[in-house]
Amino acid sequence: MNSFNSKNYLQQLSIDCVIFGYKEAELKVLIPKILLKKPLYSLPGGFIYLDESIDNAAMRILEERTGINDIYLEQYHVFGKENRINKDLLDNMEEFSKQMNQIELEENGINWLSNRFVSIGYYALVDINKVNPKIGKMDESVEWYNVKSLPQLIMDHGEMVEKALETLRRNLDEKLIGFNLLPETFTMREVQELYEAVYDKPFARNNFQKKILDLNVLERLEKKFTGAANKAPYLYRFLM
Amino acid sequence: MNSFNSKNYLQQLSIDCVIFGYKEAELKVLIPKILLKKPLYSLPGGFIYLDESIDNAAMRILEERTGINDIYLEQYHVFGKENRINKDLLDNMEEFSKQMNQIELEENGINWLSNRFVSIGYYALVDINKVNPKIGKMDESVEWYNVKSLPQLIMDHGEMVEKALETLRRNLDEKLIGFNLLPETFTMREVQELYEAVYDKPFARNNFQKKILDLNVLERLEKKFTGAANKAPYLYRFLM
DNA sequence: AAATCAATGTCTATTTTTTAGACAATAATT
DNA sequence: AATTATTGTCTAAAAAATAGACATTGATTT
Repeated sequence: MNSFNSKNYLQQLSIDCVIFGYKEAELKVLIPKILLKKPLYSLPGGFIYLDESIDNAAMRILEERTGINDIYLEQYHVFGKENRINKDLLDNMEEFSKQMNQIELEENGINWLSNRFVSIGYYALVDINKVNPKIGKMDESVEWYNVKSLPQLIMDHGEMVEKALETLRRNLDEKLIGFNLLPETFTMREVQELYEAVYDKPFARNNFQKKILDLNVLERLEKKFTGAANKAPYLYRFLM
Repeated sequence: MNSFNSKNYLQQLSIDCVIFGYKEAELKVLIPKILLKKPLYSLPGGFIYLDESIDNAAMRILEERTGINDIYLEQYHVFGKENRINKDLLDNMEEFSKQMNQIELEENGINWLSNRFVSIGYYALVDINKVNPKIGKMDESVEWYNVKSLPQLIMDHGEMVEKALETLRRNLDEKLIGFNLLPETFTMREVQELYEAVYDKPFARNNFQKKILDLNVLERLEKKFTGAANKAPYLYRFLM
């Protein structure tokens, strides 16, 4: 039995996750789609148990909604405008209600969802190849979207992504978190393309390589023979 | 009538403020003292009305508890450990209850206060000379303490101050917020002493002056004749 | 009134870091 | 063997940060 009861949660406080991935030189965000007549795109989010830390709640929610676990996850901002209400859901409450009853949503839970919520934003970085997002209970699908061309998101979720991207940019250098987006081994060019995707601007190859190597966090491995008509690049591994 | 009713607020969500001031070359924090047998030192905090933005709540709470308004105030971290309960208050609940009834605290309000709370931390910078902290309803006094020698604070409020100081240090340069701590006009030495108090380390006078002036946010005014046996320094005013 | 003192304002030299330019090395193709 | 497209690395130039030096100045002392 999987009954949802709002009484188990802290009231009117939620968590939403912005999950960044990287593939084909593009920075992506993972967006579940809620199946309704008019489909809703909403960040993976959820609620906090009465006796659960918010960091734990964020990890659990992410796991429940997408199957992703054991990754870099950080609180970055609280969104708490006075009228922060899920209007898109309210407009489709009847249909959503039917939908949800299949997963044992109680009557008062429905009403509860149309309350005003303060939401804590977390952001996460994952290697898309290492992760196989599953479809959450109330979702039709989960998809990676280029951060530059997201679908219309509900409520202030667009703003939440924007602010998460700002935070990512501020922290990429300082905290060396970027390597979370890459596979186990990678070439220097791939690191550079990642940085260029995040900052949406080009870097000079020679100086970029020097800067990254001077961090002393990469181990140089064997060369990677791509079959291309040029010198083979080294592979690297992140050491932390 | 000033009746406190927990039903008016978002449940189990609070706001606490770390208010930095600067005086006599020391970085200070404003700490109210709650009058009980064993006095409790607690950051000025409070709760969020059901239809009030969190930023507004922070400003209102600060005003109610200390009389301070119209200042730089910024959200910096959420504190949400699973067992975040005001034990110090619980231990003195009987005495506190009596105390509070004088200001019309309802019965269920008392119990409510001993719940687990998630707290949003805000920090603020004020010119101590411009501000005259009043004593809040439930406080015995409010005092400025050197950030390096605070009294024992309740719960995780010590940690909250620490994290606020980290944030202040990260933002001082970038956001030019330091001048909020100084009076209308000030000398370059005063700016330097402020920076030294915040970072707890010395700066080279010649280069510090160059760096600050190169920001192009200061207007140079007349000289300040102190009566000391040396060249009189210029006064400056912050332009933003 | 001249010498002294303590702190200020500013300049220059030095060092370090960042940025730009250049070129040899190399793996596959022609 | 020559060509091609990248890669790895070196050096020069520019910019920024740091350190050292000194003349200025307002009051005090002699």
